[in-house]
Amino acid sequence: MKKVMRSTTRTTRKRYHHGDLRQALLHAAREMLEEQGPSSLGLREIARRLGVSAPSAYHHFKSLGDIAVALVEQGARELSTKLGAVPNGNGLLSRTGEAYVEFASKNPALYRLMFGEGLTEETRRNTAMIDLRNTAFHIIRSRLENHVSPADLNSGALFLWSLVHGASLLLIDRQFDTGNRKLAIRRVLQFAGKGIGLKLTSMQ
Amino acid sequence: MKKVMRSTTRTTRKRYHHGDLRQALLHAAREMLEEQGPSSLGLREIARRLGVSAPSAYHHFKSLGDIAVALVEQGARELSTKLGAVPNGNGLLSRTGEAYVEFASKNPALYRLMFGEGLTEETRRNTAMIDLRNTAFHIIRSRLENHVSPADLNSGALFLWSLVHGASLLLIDRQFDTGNRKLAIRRVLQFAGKGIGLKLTSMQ
DNA sequence: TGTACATCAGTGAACGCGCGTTCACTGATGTAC
DNA sequence: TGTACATCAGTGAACGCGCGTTCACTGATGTAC
Repeated sequence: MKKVMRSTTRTTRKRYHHGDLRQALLHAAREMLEEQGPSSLGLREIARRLGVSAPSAYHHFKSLGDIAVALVEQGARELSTKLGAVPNGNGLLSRTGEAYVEFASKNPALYRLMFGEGLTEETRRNTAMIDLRNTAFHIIRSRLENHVSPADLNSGALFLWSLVHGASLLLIDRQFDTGNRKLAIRRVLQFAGKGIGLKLTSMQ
Repeated sequence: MKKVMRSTTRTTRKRYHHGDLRQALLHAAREMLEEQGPSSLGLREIARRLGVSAPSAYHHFKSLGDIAVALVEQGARELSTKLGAVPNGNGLLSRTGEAYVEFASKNPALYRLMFGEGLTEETRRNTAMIDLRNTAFHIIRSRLENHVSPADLNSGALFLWSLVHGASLLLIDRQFDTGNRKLAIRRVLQFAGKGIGLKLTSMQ
């Protein structure tokens, strides 16, 4: 909008007003997040990265926690978009699962943050946060709608969500040591369709 | 071993030497862990809870990180024991899965700690830590051995592990709002046997 | 049984650090006239 | 086009805090003789 340069200067030099500090803060925060992990997010370092004083952030966010929440929102939006963009066709569900895991493994720290790591206990459990996380669940659920009996819909979606959530985190944590990650994930997801071929239903 | 009381006192009163401070520290740490979450574990407060000075901990642990690692070891041991104790019989795998999720939901913060939350990035990824986590994987894998073709063994175990890991964490995070948790988990696990009844295998 | 002494397991004080946040301020911007 | 002024978005200094850890110490214990 206003990229105004002071008329006396021609080179880019430090301007007193930043222009879009809010965005810049989020960007730096996200960078820091992925470099240091969710629990190391720090307001002072975020500001430092931008060459800006720490208190300046308070003109844009109420607190450090607010910045974290904004990142979570960003993540939820991106994940939804990504899942929504999976093209229709054969194996839609499976490809959706792959997209999910791919998002997590490309944004590992953000993904962990989205599920509450590094946030205080109160923030983690607040309902807005839970709703944000649920975005993914609802997409999965809606994709399952035409394929599964209504009675199975909730459990089925929860099953799939658990699966991709678990696989994402194990992947992020380098918990399995496969050469080809994509292939490994694909094989794991295939089980979601056919099961492991065992009756697990008989109880006690 | 040595519950020696100073002969001049008859009431329990503070003794200069604690007796088994190491164990006491771990116990207090675990208590604190479950109350405040993995990233709030603090050496000073652990000591405070025991009415003991903070530096005393250094006679028993190299650092705060060491305490956390000891807790993770404790958790891994308990989880293995619990999974190992599931009685043989029909639906063994399913009951193992339920036991897994039950462990996680009874020790939510410990479970999160076991998977690296609150530990520094280096600790999280160190191989000893990864091995500890793998304990569960190996039990699952061995239970699957007689039921699945060798080619499917690794993927199958990873599938199941992802599923129970994901379900555990979603449960811990209060991400689903079911009345009967046990039943919900059971229904989710049932899908592991039969799948969702969709061919997900056809790709692209 | 008594004593000297090495060793162990505590202690309080202090160090150094970096954090989130508040405060009173100032420079820059945009607008009304 | 110029000027006064309100508002906005930065600043440096400081506050208060609590943390993990180190240090030189001391009280207690157990053992050799």
